[in-house]
Amino acid sequence: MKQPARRVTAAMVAEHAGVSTATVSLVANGKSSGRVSKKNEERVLEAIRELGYYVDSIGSSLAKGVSSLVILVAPDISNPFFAKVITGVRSVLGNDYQLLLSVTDAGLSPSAAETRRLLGLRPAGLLVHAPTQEFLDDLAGPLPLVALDAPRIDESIPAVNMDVAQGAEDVVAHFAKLGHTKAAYLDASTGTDTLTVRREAFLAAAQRYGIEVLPSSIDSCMIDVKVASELFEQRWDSWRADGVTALGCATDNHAFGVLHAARKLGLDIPSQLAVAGFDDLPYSATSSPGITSVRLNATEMGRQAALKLREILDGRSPQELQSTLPSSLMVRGSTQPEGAR
Amino acid sequence: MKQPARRVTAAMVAEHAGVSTATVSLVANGKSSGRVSKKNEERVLEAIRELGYYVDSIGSSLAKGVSSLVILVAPDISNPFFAKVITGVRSVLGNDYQLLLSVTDAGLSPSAAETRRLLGLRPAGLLVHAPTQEFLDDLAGPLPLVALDAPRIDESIPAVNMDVAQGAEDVVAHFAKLGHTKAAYLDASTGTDTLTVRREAFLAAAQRYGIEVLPSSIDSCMIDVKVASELFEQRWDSWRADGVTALGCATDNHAFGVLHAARKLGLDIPSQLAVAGFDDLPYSATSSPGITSVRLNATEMGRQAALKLREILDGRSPQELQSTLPSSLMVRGSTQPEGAR
DNA sequence: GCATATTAGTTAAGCGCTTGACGAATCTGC
DNA sequence: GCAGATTCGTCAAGCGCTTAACTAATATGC
Repeated sequence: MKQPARRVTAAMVAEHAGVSTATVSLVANGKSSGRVSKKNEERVLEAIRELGYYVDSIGSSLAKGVSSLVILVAPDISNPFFAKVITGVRSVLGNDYQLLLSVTDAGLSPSAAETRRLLGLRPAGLLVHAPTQEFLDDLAGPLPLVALDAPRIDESIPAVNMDVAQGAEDVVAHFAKLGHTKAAYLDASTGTDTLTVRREAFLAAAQRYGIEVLPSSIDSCMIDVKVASELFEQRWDSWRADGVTALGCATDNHAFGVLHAARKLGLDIPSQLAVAGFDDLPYSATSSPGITSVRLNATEMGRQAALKLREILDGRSPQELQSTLPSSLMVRGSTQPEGAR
Repeated sequence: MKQPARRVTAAMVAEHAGVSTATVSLVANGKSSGRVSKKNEERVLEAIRELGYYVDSIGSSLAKGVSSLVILVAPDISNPFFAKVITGVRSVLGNDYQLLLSVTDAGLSPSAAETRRLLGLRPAGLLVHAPTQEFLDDLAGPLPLVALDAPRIDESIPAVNMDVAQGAEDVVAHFAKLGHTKAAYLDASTGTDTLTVRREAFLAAAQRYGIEVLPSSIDSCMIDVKVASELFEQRWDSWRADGVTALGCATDNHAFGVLHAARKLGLDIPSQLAVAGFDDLPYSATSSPGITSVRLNATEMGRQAALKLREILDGRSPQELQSTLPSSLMVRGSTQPEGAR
């Protein structure tokens, strides 16, 4: 249905149907019940179809003072895990809101300056992945917002988190049960709280379970398979000298790097070193060995965050401002030989 | 810098600075040279800072008839490869345009209906990943658009593609050199041309190189590691019976699935079956064995597409409407034992 | 010294849509 | 048959911004 270059306006539809633009607006927005007769509604709908009209969100947003956009702000979408979050969000938002992604610089916390410009779009709401408190403060102004994966933000801000503490505890308990007494931790150097929380939870749990983690056994690098691989290659000699037999990784991407380096070094996983990660990426189950990992239900996180946002947009205040999703440990070959389970 | 609930308008800035809104607009848009005196410019800037004003894109877009949004429409962002495209696009767009992602249903071609609604936002331009010709026809209307990874669309539409034909040829040539004479192909069942082209190029090259690919040795499934793994498990017996010793995969994700299934089946890769894929994902280099894969430069594709879009937006018509980026074959352990290279 | 540029700034007309206020017509109930 | 309720529609005032057209003041050329 090719259209002429000139865009179709409500006024054109109105003329075509022999009604006012007010009526067109009412019909186009589905607010016609009790305001528009069946007959006129038909004619307008007909005209809309015939001319190929669709509501101009710009004009509409200006008049309403708000758009139907929900913007998901994310610092890093390279993680496959993120696609699941989106699936979850989309399943809830449906056609009522349009979901748009704003990607800020990879690996960092979202940038407030950049995000503030998006506010000019008058989004109906914001979904923010892994924001820092600072980011949220900078944003200022009371606009509907739900944070995802933001374990350390103000309690007054709606958020959906993962139970990382439980996940870390599970990993450590698993290590303990396998008899490990000295561990290392491969961290990620991003400014996000998500990863800080993982590390701290790991260390705290290790202490409780009597597993020693020497400060020198904590090292961090970018979330990148290759970089993690190189770092581990450098560190392994010293860690081994310290008697390290288990390694916690901030992300499965790190664990992949370690697996790769181990192969190069002729180091056997898990007999010489047990490795566990976080995220349970699709690739983690199928690598060799499979990576023992804390599974986080990303789809559900997206779903619940969107649900919470809708509650806010509908004027209901969510009964639970912040919620935490359970995690579960997927035990695989990187900590325990296949068949030994 | 907390703001009062009421949003800051240009009129408020104008009053604060003692000028008209026209002047504020000029300054805020950097069009002040030759129109506004140094002194007034200073005062306006000062007022903007003081009040925390930022241009309302809604009002601005309505007045200008176009926004500063560039929308990247993508059917599937779960592929890690996609993050690179975004990096490339962002590097070119900078701060002049705001990049927003619209994710349509995973694995499918982008939906025109959904996209048409986004047109109400009056985007400055569209970047569309893997569209079909039908999608583009449905969109209708002359708006700045560049397609990415769309090998089969009308020649009049600006696009940046990958040289998949060369990649497929490289894979086949590699198989031939290793002495394989019978191959299978594991395809993906999405409606995108991208993958159709891969398959056809593979088959055509196979014919040229005298490698037989029985029709029954072509099977397809979703792009999902687990699904691919299961399908391969079912097929392998019959393929082996047919004498298949080499397998082309539509994506590296498929190849991962195959690796996983092979391990389960006790099948040695590459000695019993050589496996190659497309995409060269970050994980492909570090799996065991590493996956031989056609590397596609996603960042560059994003960069060039954005560049082309900018040319169009600036009124220059790109000297080359459609361009094709080279691919290169990364040979790894899944086709050739390590050390044998 | 005067016509012409140049510079600085303002006015006001929209851009396309929504919605509260208002009017007219039709329907109730008694 | 009529007051009051109900139904159907339109009017018109914005929403916040941009920009062509215009005015005014100052600089320039000869």
